[in-house]
Amino acid sequence: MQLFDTNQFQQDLLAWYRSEKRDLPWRRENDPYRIWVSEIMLQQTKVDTVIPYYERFMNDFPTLQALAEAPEEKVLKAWEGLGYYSRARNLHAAVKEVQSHYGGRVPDSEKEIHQLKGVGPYTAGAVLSIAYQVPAPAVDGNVMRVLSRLFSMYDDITKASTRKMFEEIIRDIISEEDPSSFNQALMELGAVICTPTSPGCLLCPVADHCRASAEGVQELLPVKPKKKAPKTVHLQSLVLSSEDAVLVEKRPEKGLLANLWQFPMLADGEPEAMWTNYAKQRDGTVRNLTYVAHIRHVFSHLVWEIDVYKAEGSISSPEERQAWMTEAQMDEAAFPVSHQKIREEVQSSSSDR
DNA sequence: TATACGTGGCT
DNA sequence: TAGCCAAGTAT
Repeated sequence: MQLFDTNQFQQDLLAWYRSEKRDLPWRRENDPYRIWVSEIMLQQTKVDTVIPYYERFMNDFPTLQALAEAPEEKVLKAWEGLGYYSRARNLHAAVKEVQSHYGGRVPDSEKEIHQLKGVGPYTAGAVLSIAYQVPAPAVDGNVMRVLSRLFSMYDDITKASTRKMFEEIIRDIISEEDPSSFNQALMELGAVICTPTSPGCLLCPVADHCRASAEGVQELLPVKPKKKAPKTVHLQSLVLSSEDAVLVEKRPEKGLLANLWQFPMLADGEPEAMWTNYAKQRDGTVRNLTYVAHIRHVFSHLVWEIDVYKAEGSISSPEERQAWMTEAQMDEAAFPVSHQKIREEVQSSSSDR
């Protein structure tokens, strides 16, 4: 059996990366703020999905200062549809922290950057290595898949202890001359060659170094237990119109879809009684209650089954976080995809009559 | 350590 | 279709 040749591995990996790397927007930048934003957006999100959001975000908030000074509603609107919205709120809070506590300069030490909201072990290493050429590990799902195969390791990659072990391995084999390219090359390899299913070992620049490939077990790795089925919740939502406005409410500031807007939503029940009572409690009325459509929205851990209704009416005593919005105002507010679907269903239900 | 936290694309 | 997967973090 032969030992792993770190120098040769680095050379083969980096040569491949320098000639084959994709031309991505954030690879044209060296601004730590911009690298940071890209890394937050890329968490659990595909490159192709991120690119248009990144371009718009950089247009809206070109500098750390611009983001720090922006109202949260604008930031959430820019994030609308990207998912994991706490990323946006944490990034916003962290940028304000950098502005006030670090004079606007993104910190370059592991300890300081890791203390920022939304910056975990992966993002800390990614920003430090890519923006500052600090030889810190940036171990994401790609890297764990690549390393599992490279060394034919059957450790469960969903465990934090496994990630830490991989971080130590990276500290041993990272290129000190170009940590940025080394970390990105490992991720790039995982994204385009060493894919979860049907990895392209014949095209792999480091196949000669790969134990799983030699053993023919690459399809068995990495080891990752399957997750359980999401729970289903049955709901009703009401699009209540008055003149040219619609009743909407801002979701709670913590938890699922925090601080995003939605149409009033209740646990499933008898529609007429439920919404009549809903209006009555707020000194209002509903009339012409009409069923519109059924919508299924699948989250990673939850399924919403929503019966959508529309009605006309009024509410004299709206709650603290409720508001009447025109179509134009709704265009400026951030709604989750589930409620964008509802809005579309109601619009098409009224237009085809 | 286990679970909450979004969305869209692919098999 | 149902399940899986993606440049993870917070609690």
